[in-house]
Amino acid sequence: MLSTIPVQDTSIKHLRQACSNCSLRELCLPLGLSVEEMRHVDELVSQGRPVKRGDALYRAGEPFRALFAVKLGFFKTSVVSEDGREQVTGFHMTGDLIGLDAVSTDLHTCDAVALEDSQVCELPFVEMEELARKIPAIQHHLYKVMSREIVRDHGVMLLLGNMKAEERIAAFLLNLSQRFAQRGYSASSFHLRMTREEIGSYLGLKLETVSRTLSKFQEQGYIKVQNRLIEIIQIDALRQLVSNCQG
Amino acid sequence: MLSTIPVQDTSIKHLRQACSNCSLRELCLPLGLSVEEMRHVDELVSQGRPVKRGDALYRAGEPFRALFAVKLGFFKTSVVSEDGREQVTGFHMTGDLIGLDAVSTDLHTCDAVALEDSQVCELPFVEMEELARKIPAIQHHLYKVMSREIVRDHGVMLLLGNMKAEERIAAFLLNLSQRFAQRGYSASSFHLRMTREEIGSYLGLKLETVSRTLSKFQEQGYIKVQNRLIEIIQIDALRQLVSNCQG
DNA sequence: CGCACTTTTGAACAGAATCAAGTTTTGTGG
DNA sequence: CCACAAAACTTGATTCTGTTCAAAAGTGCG
Repeated sequence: MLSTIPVQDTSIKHLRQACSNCSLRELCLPLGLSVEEMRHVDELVSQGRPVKRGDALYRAGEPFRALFAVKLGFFKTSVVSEDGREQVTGFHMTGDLIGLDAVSTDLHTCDAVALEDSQVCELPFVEMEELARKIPAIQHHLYKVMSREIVRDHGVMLLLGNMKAEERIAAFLLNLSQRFAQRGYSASSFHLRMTREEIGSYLGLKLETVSRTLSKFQEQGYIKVQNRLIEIIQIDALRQLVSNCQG
Repeated sequence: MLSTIPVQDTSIKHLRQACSNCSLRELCLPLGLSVEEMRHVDELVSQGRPVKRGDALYRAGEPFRALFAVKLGFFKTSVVSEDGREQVTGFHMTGDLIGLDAVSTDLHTCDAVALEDSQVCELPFVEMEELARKIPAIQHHLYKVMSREIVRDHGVMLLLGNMKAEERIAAFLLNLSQRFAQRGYSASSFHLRMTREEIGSYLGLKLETVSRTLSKFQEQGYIKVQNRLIEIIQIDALRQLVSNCQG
């Protein structure tokens, strides 16, 4: 069965909190590698690289060389049509792996932009593949991560294809809440890193609709909104909204 | 940049026509493998397996053992919510690889149902991974195929998030047309294997809207519709509809 | 050949988009 | 640290697209 909330989890499963080292290490920890294998891993990992808020980590059309693990911070990925309209395809936080779409053509197919000052870890893909051949667990893990991204996308398709505005926003808030909680932050109180417009783009809604719906949730006492600070008051009310749609 | 039409191409790139052998062979042909390597491949491939129209190849929740290559026929994949609503996540024809989503959890996350009498080739995933370790080109190809699925899903997200009904239908017809053409069939005249409702589910529209829009296209002379037989008369008119949206 | 499923078409309705204005917040430079 | 401009957000009124409800006609499978 499909989980109720589209799980945005290209993240490392057991990651419980922001990691200060590059996340490939953490990515490999649950795999139970030998000391020597871990050395291989460490060799691959380049130094963490800072990305300023508003800067692009990569843009569509650029040649693909590496995947990126978000070490710290927050990114959006989006495809932009020539007439300037943007479809946000995902929001990515600590531990998430981005750039998977670029493997298909050796070109990036979307933009990745930092929504706050961030740090990423560069994972050269050619070397990743080499490593994957040496260490089956890594090969398998990479397949899994990509598959998880596909599952997540299917969840978004369900959301975009079947849900009403309120249901979408509720699902979105629950998803964020869950992901923050997984990383050791509060599940009930968090800061939105993105604008209403970006939320709308992700959810297939206009920014006015996003704003109105958040206001409505606040009126109904489901949440408290203060700018980009969200406090979830009645998480069950949100859950019910979503499950009314998807069962 | 993103291609105008969401490319549904988990297919084998150079496949030009329906293949009578299992498609893993074809999948490997462009990779320039040695005779011995090809023997490995052939060992992996099980006999083609027939799937009757209406039958499920697999269902969500079932344990995952193998990917499937569509040898012949036509499938839909969909996630079904508990209240019975269906979101079609893709339509799959000869040469497409399905089941990639299941790698993430070792459980299938969607249903795959044959829309006409079909044949598939079973590709046990564990053995695929083994083979991938021996033959780097296969490892890489598998990553590519999964990545391509992600790109395709992003295209669908763009469609669901940004396009109006007419644009969606136009994009859908163009996509089918292109994929039939790639397989050596007519690009301008083809048979829809799916109901209006299934089209609608895929495109985030109700079946009535699908029907109305097709009728409208016919009135305008863009296409001819006779039940499930589609003839594209003015392909440029459809292209313009789509590009008006996406640039 | 008949029954169930699919499709078409119409009319009324609902939800979200659009248009518009005003307010708040944020970031920047003096 | 303040002032100002730009960006982001809220809220209302109106419009429009697509849904819903309904009924009839067509198709095809057993």
